[in-house]
Amino acid sequence: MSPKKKAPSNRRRAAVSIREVARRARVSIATVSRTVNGISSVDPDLAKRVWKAVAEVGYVPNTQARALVSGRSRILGLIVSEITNPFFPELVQEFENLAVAQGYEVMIGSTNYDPVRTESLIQRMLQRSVDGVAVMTFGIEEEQVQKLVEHEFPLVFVDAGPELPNIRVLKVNYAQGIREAVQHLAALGHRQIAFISGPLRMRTAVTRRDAFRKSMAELGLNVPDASIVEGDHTMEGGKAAMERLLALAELPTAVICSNDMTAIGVLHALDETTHQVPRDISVVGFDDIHLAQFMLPPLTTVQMSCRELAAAAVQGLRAGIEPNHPKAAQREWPIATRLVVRRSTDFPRGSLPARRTPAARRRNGVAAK
Amino acid sequence: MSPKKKAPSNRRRAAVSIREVARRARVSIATVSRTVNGISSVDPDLAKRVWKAVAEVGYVPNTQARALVSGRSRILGLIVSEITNPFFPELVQEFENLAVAQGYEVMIGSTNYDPVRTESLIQRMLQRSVDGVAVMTFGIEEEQVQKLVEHEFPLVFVDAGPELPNIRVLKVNYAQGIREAVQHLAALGHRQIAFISGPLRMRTAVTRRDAFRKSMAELGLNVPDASIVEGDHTMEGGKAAMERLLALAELPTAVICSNDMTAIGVLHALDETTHQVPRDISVVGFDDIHLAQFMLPPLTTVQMSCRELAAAAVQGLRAGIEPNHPKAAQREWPIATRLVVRRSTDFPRGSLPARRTPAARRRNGVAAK
DNA sequence: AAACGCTGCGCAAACGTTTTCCGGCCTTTC
DNA sequence: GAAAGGCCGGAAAACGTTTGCGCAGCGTTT
Repeated sequence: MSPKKKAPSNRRRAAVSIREVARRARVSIATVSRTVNGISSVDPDLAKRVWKAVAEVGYVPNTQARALVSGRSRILGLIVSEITNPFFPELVQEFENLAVAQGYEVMIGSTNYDPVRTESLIQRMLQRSVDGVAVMTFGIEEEQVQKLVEHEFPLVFVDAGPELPNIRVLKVNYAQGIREAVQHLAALGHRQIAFISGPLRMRTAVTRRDAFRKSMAELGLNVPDASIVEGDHTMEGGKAAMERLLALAELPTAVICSNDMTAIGVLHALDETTHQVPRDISVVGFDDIHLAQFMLPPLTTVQMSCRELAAAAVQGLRAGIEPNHPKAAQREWPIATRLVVRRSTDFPRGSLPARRTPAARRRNGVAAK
Repeated sequence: MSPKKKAPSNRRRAAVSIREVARRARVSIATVSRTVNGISSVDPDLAKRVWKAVAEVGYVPNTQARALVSGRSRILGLIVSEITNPFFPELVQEFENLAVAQGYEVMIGSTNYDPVRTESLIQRMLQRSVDGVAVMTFGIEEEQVQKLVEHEFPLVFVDAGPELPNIRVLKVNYAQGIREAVQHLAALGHRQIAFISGPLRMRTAVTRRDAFRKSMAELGLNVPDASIVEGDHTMEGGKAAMERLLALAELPTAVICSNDMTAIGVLHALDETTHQVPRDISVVGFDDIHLAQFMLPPLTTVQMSCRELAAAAVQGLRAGIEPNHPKAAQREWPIATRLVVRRSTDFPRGSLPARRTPAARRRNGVAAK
């Protein structure tokens, strides 16, 4: 209509720019930039004028331009294995909350254990020039790591990672929680305790399994090879693994699983038999996902706190990104694990026949209370 | 060390730029840009030179610069209610796969039903200048919508949304699947069917409940007010709602839930009583999350396909973003729902006493087979 | 043979910031 | 009272792209 302005062009929308604010506050764009970025050298009166103008015109700094010139995107990459595994959304949630609270955006990607997909994911993160990446996959192909490492931006790994200056590692203390689990079962009277591991190509799966072996050995309990079977950290895998255990000549009285999804699969497998949990077989999970307490019966499990993990990851990344961060030199960040006892564990069947636990009573259809 | 170049500066890393490629291919940067963006007017020979140079120096276009000048970030916003509700990761996964395959990145955010959080989320999306936003929360505060709408970029809503040119709506056919569920139960002999809704401030919860009422009315089945209770789409809510139903004078023989998480809560509540599923009470969920088939017993549920939803959302957004997209004019995108029968539904207890279903037998500790 | 149109490449102007450098003013000190 | 120094704000140069515009070269038409 009115020809006074330049043609509106076909661009998206004339977002209000720093210039508009500067004009309105009668200062230079440099001053606006400084004010908005909280640089203290700007005069309070001017700052007030600037903020007023900002509010009036509804100015929002253009992130792209900002990133372009400063070289920092204020985006953190977060790589997980499988977003559909309930453990990870919980982690993502915590990570995102913390990152956003600290002024960062999050770019999420799940590898689905697929190297090609991972490759593309890393590529995309590079392309968006994230400021750092947290690789929370609990094991990633050596080759992929290399790719990330050579671009030398801040990285956080879980369990293990290359010994390089801007790489930080979240050291999960698996031994602690798993020992508690084994001792809990042993205290209840279990002697034949089986273990369903994660996929053994994953470093973390091996670590967890070894922690189990060690804890058993500490108590002088024997672990026949047959009672350690490999799962894949999915419900399907847990179900299949349990079916293999059920085929054994001598059944275990308790099963510890490398994660909660596996444990859910185990419950499912047992539901298709006459064995009841925990009456005939006790089951222990790992992770303590929210769902664990809603299983039937609620799952005894080793808790690995998402919040702790996420907090350490975000802090670790910031330590690498921001110059003179207080914990810049800290390479290893410890993460604790602890047992949470619920109703999927109980005395082994034969041990105390006279005593019936509440959980067992319920399962047999006798009204509780 | 060597003073020939300018100081390396404290910037992140000297990413190889389009200029380097241009020099190497002995063309202008404009030609490189055109080649990389697949603009056909460039001579095949030159293009080959350019691609060679790109490969040699490992050129990756700088997304920020690209977005800055073109005004398009190639990022799609995806707003969900709760990333920790298993339905959403599945949706996110599908959405992301499709978006990435079509050259877009995804920025995810969950509202957690918190207006403040939602506000900030929208703000952040604006700031990152996403090309469009899919609001897959199944109900969002009117006020928030307004905020999004006024910035007039392409939007996709579920169920309902303002009648505006670049807004598209995914019309989920709740009636279809819920009718199938009601008819399935009725066919088994159920007459007292209860319904646990979502939080009624959510439009979608009301819609689903009304679909239930309508389907019941079609069959001439009575629905007393007391047998429709409000849940909140969480396990906790489902459990609490079922406990309210259990306090009723006349117990329903079947319960349909507004989503699967609610149904899981229901199973949990029933597990704490003497009622068994499906022997005493049949349970139907909604969504068909992956977990549904791993419940004990596996959940009969109404499937709403994540893939379908995600595909429609991505297409809908692209239709709004890209000029002359084939389906640019299509405002409503239909989404089907269908019943998936598993083992949480069966004949009502009294109806055929002689007949015991496999599921019931298992539950009573009699070996199947 | 000349003129016209078309194709395809290069030049250079944006895009909206951050950040360096420089100059001016005010304060302080001798 | 003058010089020196410090502080604060503005001008302008990047950052790495996309894209409008003009121009050269070539083929076709009159």
